[in-house]
Amino acid sequence: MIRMSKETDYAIVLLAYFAKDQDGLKHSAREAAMESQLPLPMVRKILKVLAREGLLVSHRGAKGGYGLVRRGERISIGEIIKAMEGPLAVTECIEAPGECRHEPVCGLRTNWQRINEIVFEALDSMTLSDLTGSFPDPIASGPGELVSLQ
Amino acid sequence: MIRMSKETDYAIVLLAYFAKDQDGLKHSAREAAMESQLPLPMVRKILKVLAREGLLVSHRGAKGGYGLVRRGERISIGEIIKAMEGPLAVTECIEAPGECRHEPVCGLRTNWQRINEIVFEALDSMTLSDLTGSFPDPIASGPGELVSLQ
DNA sequence: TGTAATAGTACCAATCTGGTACTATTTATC
DNA sequence: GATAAATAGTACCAGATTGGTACTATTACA
Repeated sequence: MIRMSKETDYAIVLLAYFAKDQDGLKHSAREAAMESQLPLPMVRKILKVLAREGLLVSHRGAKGGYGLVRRGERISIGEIIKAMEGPLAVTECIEAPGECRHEPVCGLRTNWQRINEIVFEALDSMTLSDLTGSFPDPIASGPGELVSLQ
Repeated sequence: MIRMSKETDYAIVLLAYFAKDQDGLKHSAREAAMESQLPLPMVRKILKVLAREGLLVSHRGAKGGYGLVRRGERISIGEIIKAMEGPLAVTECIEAPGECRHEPVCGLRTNWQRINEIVFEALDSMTLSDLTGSFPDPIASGPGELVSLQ
């Protein structure tokens, strides 16, 4: 379905939760799980990844927890997906050029690359804050702007 | 990975093959499989789906085969993905509103919907012919045009 | 009537995914 | 220090999905 994995989906929900309070306080995995109503072990797993990938800062020990590394409006959805799922690629030939045995015959690769770029430019143009607030209507603001935003 | 399934990937490769000859001749599954170097049973399976979904016309019996239902520049990549994978939805709440048990707490749904639209508007703006030829550079032609194309 | 094609299912093995469990390490607090 | 509360790092498992095959039925040309 060209579907994100649930893990990534949850990651975005969790980060949106972190972004909601502007003061960037730390929250423990337990707290985040309760607030977002997601299973705690899953939340732990995801927050670990997000910390490793540098989207969250972590603090170990008692009274430890996680906090956003920067404000929500400076974290893009594309960035989060990248953190959870590795390099963004809609087809194998984008992720690992030369490894697809059809590549010599196929001839679509460079154009796939463009499609890939367009899709992920769209995802990079959305920020966490866009998700939590109501962000500008794409019709009203014009599609060009949304895609060209960085 | 926000990755298309191989089936969809193959479907696009196959349709691109059909689009290459402008006169819209019919080709059998066997022929398409040989030309595109994809496994025949897989090709058969995919062509059946594409015919059922109305992107190919089929002709049974000896000398039968498949042909594009309309010219390549009028078939969008989004349409193909839809045909192969059903309604396009990056998250569960887009595909089946109300069924996700987190929906009441989550509050991201309407914004996911926007993201979904943006991604698939991008996919709808690409046509089969864009894939086979070299299509206009998105920078040069301006992103707005690509996204607003239908 | 024979042959070459699509239509429709049903099936299977292998991989991926969602989710859990366990141990090690770190750190605030008493 | 001892303790408790937190993250870090793995390893694991069952079920769903995916890539791929096989088989039978139907259609239509020659």
